[in-house]
Amino acid sequence: MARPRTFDPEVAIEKAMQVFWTHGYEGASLPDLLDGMGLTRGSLYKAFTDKKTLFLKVLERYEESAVLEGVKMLNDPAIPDGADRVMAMFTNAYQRVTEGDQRGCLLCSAAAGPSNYDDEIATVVSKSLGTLRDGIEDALRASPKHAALDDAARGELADMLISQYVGLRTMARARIGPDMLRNAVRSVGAMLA
Amino acid sequence: MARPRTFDPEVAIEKAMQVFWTHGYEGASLPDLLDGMGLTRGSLYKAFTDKKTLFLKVLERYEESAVLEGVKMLNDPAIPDGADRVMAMFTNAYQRVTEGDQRGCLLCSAAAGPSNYDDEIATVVSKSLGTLRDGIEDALRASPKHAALDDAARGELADMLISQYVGLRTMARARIGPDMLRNAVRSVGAMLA
DNA sequence: ACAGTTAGAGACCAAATGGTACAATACACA
DNA sequence: TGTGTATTGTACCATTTGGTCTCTAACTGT
Repeated sequence: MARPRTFDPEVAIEKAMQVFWTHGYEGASLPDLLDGMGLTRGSLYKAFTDKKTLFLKVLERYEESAVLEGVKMLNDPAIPDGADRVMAMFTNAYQRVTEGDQRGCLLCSAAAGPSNYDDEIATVVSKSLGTLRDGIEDALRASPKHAALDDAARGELADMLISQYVGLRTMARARIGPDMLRNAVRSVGAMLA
Repeated sequence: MARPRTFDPEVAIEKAMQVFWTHGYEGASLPDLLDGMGLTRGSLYKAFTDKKTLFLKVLERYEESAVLEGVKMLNDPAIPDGADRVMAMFTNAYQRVTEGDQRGCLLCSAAAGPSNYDDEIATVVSKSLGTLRDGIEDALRASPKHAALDDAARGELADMLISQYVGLRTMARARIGPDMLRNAVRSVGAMLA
């Protein structure tokens, strides 16, 4: 009935995610996005309304990919002890840095940035972090040591761990020496063991 | 021998710190700064060279005020147990939120933002966070329970705690529900007790 | 083949960005 | 009281920002 799109919106969002991930929300300029997504202004605005709407879509995608992957790791039945799964998540975060990825976590950067003044972004960020937190809580339930805790204490521990995670990835983005990150992760391990 | 300044540079930096603290480095525009500092473009550039130099000065001041205050808290002889001092720092961070301060920590926002692409800023941020970390380590040494740890383990714990702190304040800036922050702090308390 | 409809490319826009130039001003010292 | 000097205020600047508009191209259903 009309001219069809020459790009896949899903692919475009994926590419936009990479751009926002490296530059941050405010740091990513329209030309940056256009470049990274490989489309022109007209197409971007026709398909995604504006920068912020695109970012919200990207955050959704981030939840569906990165966050979901984390939750999957936290539910991994191949690792019987839930506490080990939590550790896998932290170790993974550290490994990314050693592999040269210093972008940190898109969610965490958004938390430190636009979440402060934009309610919609804050809501989505809050929700995604909540998803991860709940994954941690579930994993703790699957840990002999932490299954013994009462619900309140276990919930509080989950809150602490998600905050720890945000801190770790924020420091990774700040290019803090990797030793500090490794030590922090080790210490989380010691605490959970 | 010539026309004297009509403003106190120290006061101006203090005001600039407030502006950067609320808006972040990139989010603070020149008009924002001019407004907040109460001076004109000419004066600002003559006295502080440019935005980034001003920000570096502000970071120094932040270290001398906020960070130093934190370290002082961590050395407070009025609290005999060092672990309690660490907790005082965390409790204080939470309290700020309940009192309506949702700006988080200037250092942590800088960590998530410009530290990623600016080496000079990254260096200063890293150094200031290191100062705080060392304060935590010293406090732990003054805790009966943690004095017993070997140096490596205590150091790792300090690394974990500074990262926890960054996470907490980042989430505060993101306006995450205060309950989560309170719980995280509680859990840190449980861990240290 | 055609009409209808939408995508694409990019010229264009106003506003805001960080930064500079320079004239007017106000002070300290002689 | 004047003269030199540094500050101050502001007009100005190029560039970049996010966003719009319009004209053309391309595809679909008839």
